[in-house]
Amino acid sequence: MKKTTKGADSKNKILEAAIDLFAEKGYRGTKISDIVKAAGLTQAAFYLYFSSKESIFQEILERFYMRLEEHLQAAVMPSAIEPGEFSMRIRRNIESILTIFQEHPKATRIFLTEERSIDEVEILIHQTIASNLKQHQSTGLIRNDLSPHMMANGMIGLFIQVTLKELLEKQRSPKDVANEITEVLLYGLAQYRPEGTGR
Amino acid sequence: MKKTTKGADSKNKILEAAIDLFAEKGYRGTKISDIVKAAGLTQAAFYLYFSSKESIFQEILERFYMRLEEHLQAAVMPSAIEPGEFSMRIRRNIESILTIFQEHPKATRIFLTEERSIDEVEILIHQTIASNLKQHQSTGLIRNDLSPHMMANGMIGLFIQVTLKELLEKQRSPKDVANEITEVLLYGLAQYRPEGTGR
Amino acid sequence: MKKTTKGADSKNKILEAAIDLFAEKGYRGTKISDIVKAAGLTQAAFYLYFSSKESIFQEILERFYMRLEEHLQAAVMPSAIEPGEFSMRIRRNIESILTIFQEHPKATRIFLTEERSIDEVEILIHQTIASNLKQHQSTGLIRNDLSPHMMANGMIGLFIQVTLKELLEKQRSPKDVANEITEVLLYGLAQYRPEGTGR
Amino acid sequence: MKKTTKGADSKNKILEAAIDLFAEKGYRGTKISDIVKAAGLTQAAFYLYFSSKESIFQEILERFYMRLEEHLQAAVMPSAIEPGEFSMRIRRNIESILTIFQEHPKATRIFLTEERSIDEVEILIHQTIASNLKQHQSTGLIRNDLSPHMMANGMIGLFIQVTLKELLEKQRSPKDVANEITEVLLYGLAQYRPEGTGR
DNA sequence: CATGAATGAGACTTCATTCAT
DNA sequence: CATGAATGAAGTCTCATTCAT
Repeated sequence: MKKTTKGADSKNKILEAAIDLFAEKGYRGTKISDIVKAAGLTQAAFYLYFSSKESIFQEILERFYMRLEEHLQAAVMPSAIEPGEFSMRIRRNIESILTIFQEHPKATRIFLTEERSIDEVEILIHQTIASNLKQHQSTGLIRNDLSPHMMANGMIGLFIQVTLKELLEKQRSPKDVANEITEVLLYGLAQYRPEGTGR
Repeated sequence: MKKTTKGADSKNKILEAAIDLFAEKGYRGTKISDIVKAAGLTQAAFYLYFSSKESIFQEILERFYMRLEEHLQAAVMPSAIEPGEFSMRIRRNIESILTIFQEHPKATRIFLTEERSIDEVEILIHQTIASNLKQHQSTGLIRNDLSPHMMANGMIGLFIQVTLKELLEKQRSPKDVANEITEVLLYGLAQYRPEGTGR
Repeated sequence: MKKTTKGADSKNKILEAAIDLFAEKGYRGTKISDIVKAAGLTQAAFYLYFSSKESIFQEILERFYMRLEEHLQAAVMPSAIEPGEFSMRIRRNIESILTIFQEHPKATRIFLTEERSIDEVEILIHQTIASNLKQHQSTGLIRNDLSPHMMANGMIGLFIQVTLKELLEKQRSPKDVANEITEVLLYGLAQYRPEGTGR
Repeated sequence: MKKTTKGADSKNKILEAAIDLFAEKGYRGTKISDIVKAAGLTQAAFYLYFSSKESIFQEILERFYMRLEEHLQAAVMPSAIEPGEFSMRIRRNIESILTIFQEHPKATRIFLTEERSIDEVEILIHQTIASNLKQHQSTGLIRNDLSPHMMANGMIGLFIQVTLKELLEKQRSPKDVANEITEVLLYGLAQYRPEGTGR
């Protein structure tokens, strides 16, 4: 074992234990004593690597965001896009995100579940989605009889729930889940669409 | 004023204070001392009416469920239903639920937000919705290329998020919100539906 | 025992225990657990009456300052004063302060010893003394070949030390100590004064 | 550079850092981790040179005492002394001590401020001064209507305070400060001395 | 019916000190 | 000679809960 490895090892052990516990019991339900116990260390060791309970929580989220952002670059939707490609791109973007989620299921659960985390980022995500929808309302790909904000909220809610239940709990493949999410989001549950009215 | 009024009054004061605080700060973030302070009583009084913090929380939820159930009787969807009526019935059912939610915004927030609460009931709701969907897959009203469970989860997530943001936060009318939810759920976000494939 | 007495009793017990311990071991050397042990209570009880360790410390000092101020009204020295009366007034003022000190020996020790306490007040006292001296330099009662600030500092230091050692430790009477302090302060240690030079 | 230089260097760095910090924040307010950080070393290195926090503190004081003692040899007052010379000798002795203090302001502050330090030595100093005063009460140079112990305490207090404020804080010259201390100590604050009584 | 007073158990955090390398 | 890593013991503060009145 290299010299420089040991400290980082311990820090990682603590981080992983913390991720597990935050995911399972939430921030408040998780005690530092539990974390270090799971990591095989003492309480004092915790403060060698993190300045507080809050700070390890933030570090976990930041690491998660970083990974997320890397993959989110690809998710940018060009403004000029053909109808035929549209659904495919969405499908791919969703799949790409779900793949990261699947690789970090615990962190994902924290991210999607813990109020302390989402609130800040959620607004950003919401705005991004809403303006995207608004744009494609003008390109004619998205129906324009509904409010973009409401649609964005609907998307987010649907996406969160399906991620938690289908991807993380049932452990279905990102591809499958992405397909179904895309289908439902774009075309809804109904077999047939009423003609004419309102679109 | 009846003899028994005073005690019931105090109990109600405590209950209402607790609903406010649980909604605002969550279960763990709410202290008994905060509740009784808001209710104008002492901590000891709390234990005259409730055996523990957990028990008042459950009582709040149960009261909420009761009100919910009364209105949910109407929401049962008959198995034979005409396509034209289908969307309207859903719309009405959703509106009826949102109306109760709107009348009890704090309790609704607790119910939809607090993990401790949903988990038990969520399964029940999920099953109800899923079997409903499954049934209408066979009547041909619901598309059958998607898993009922997944659709149910999507519905629930979308519904929760839109309720929280549009109904409770933006205070939009149950009718409007119900309309939009129904539209999105049934027909999706896309302006046009691809022909043929898979449905 | 009256109903309203018990709480105040406990608070006082804690206060007195704290005064004893702060005087003996200093602020940092005193643990809350020691204080409540001495008061016959548990740690949690401490926080019924004080919001923190720092706050009980401040409360002790404030109570002490209040008593001090009451008696310090009398200590104001009129500007026009006869030489014969001068030393007597100083003597009386010092005696009056020493009497309060004697009545609250523990609090006095905290006040005079603990850095956290004096620093704020010391500046005020210093200014008061210095301007008093300056004034009497012009009335001719105080020698004017020395800096008022330096004399003020000397007075304060002498006063503190003699209070601690002679009044509090040796338990000499305020009257005796006041006499000696006044004598030394005004006329110094030397038997004879050199004629002429420098005054 | 000698072989033994490196270790001694580190030890000195630690010592100096410790002196700075003890002077600034006091014994209890200073952490080993602060000391070694300021010295550019690790905590473990501290224990190569000192067995405990207490021990470095004592070592600092002892070094200070040693320097003090060297210069204090000169301060011994011969028993037979002429009145004219008396004040000058005191002046010189005080100046000589203040000069050492000025050369080691941090250590001086620790010595004069920290309770843990003074108590042991103070008694010695007190005794020396008191017996000196007693002696000169019999030679007639010191007034004999006051207790030598009380006078000694007064001297010490005055001396400490003036050293801290005038010498160390205002950075006045040892000579000036020594002059003023001597003047005040010997002849007091009053412009005129009352005739006759008691001396 | 209600309160004032108190507590047990535990949470987070700090710091001097040690040990293998 | 020096370090990185770890720890034991303690300290401050919080909170749900109890009990005598």
